[in-house]
Parts: sequence; structure tokens; C-alpha cells
Amino acid sequence: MNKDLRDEINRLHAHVCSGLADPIRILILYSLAGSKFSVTELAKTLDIPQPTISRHLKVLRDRDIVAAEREGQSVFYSLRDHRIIEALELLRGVLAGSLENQGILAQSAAGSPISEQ
Amino acid sequence: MNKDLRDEINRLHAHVCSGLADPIRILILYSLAGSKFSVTELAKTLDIPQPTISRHLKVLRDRDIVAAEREGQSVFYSLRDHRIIEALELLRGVLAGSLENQGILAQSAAGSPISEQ
DNA sequence: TAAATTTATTCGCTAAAACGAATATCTTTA
DNA sequence: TAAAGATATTCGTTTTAGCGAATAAATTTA
Repeated sequence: MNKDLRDEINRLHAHVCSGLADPIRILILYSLAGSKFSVTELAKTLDIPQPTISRHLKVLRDRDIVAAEREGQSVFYSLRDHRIIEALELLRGVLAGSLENQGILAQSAAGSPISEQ
Repeated sequence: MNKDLRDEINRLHAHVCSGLADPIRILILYSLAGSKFSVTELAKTLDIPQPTISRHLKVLRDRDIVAAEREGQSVFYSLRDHRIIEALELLRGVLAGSLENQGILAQSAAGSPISEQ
């Protein structure tokens, strides 16, 4: 099989997909879909310890999925590319379809965005 | 924060996103983007041991991402929902943009699909 | 400069996930 | 029914990744 393709998919996984491999990180991304937030705000909103949030933000930062900018003592995080939310919305649609097929009604329809503030 | 939202995102991760948390599984999904394949065909094409392929297919099957149908001695796998490829294509776009920003040219443009047979 | 606030990092541990190798199971064919 | 072919599973091990707790680093304020 094509080695370039394999390489690109390895990059795709290493740089992007592995960033989505934890529910807390997905929560963070959805939180940032509408506007930027500081670490403390995220920790408070999500009710998750600050060091845990920081560690996950580092994962997202290392993959260039989020951007960090300091404002005074706070560091505000934002999404670098909104397409990551679009991708998650598609995957939500996949989930909804799968639950439908199982006869279990998905709690919210796949079309309605989960956040956007 | 909204508990229903948290629950849905946990489901999103458990049912779908965690399925993308391995490069071999992404390779398998792209392989299946164009047409169905048997386990042996996948193992041969991707040059990965058959038990490894089977184990990863089980992960994808358990999450309802792929469907399995037996034909004689072979079992053919196919995508249950093509939106998973659309989502991966979006994420490829995110990767390409990120590499561009780093001044490293992505090997293939984000618009051109990786497979489709 | 010291204290307070915010964020990042490190350490030790635990749990989850992947692998290779071996083998079991299922289906067809001889 | 036995052999062959295709797929799935199990076992033991290794790797990876997450957490809580503690603490370090950076910035502002007193």
C-alpha cells in the first residue's frame, strides 16, 4: 500500500485525532467553540481540577488545536480551527444514527449544535 | 455545567471518537471508504497481521462504525456511515492548515480525498 | 520585595490499550 | 468426517495515558 498515504494518516492521527481521544478534551473543545476562556474559567465551568485542565490543554496546544494568549495573570485559550467542531458535529450525527438504529432515541438531534455559547 | 451535555459528550467519545484513537483503525476506515473488504484483504493491503486487523475491526464493530457480513468463509466489512470519512477529511484539513502555519507544506492538499478507491 | 493569583509541571501510581504468538472457532471443500 | 481456509479470541507482556497531590513558575498587586 501507498507509503505516503500511510504516513499522512499517521500524521493525521498523531497531530489531530489523538487529541480527541479523551472526553475531557472534547468537553474543552466544545466549551471553546463559542468564545475563548481562561484555564480557571474552564476548570470552574467543567468542574474539573485545574491541573487536569492544564494538562489536557497542553495536549491540545502541542497539537496546534488550540491557541493560548496571556492576558495579565490569566491565559486564554481559543480554537485554532473551527472545522474541528464541524468534524465533531458530524461524528455526533454518526452517533445519533447509530443510537437510532438501536431503537434508542438520541437525546438531542444531530443537527442542533451542542454549544456555540 | 449541563449534565446532559456532559453525558452526551461522554457517549460521543465512548461510541465514536475512541474508535479513531489508533492509526491502524483510521487506515482501515479509509480503506473501507470506497468499498467493502474482507479481513484477509485488509491485512494484505495494509501489511498488518491478521489478528491485529481482527482486533481493531472488533473495536470498530463494537462501536457500530463498521458492519460485518459473512460471505462463505470470508467476512466482509463496510462503513456504516460515510460521515465518519467526511469528519476525517475535515480533520485532514485542520492538519493541513496547521502544517501550513508551520511553514511545512502538507504533502497533499486538504481538499483532495485520500481514498474513494 | 512579599503576598496573592493564575497557570504549568512533576512524581508516583493505576488503568487502559496495543502487540505478538498461539490457538480456537467457523465455514467450505475433498 | 477430515482437511483447509478465514476469522476471532485469549494470554502474557509492554506501552501509553490518565489521575491526584504537591509544587514550581509567572504575573500582578500591596
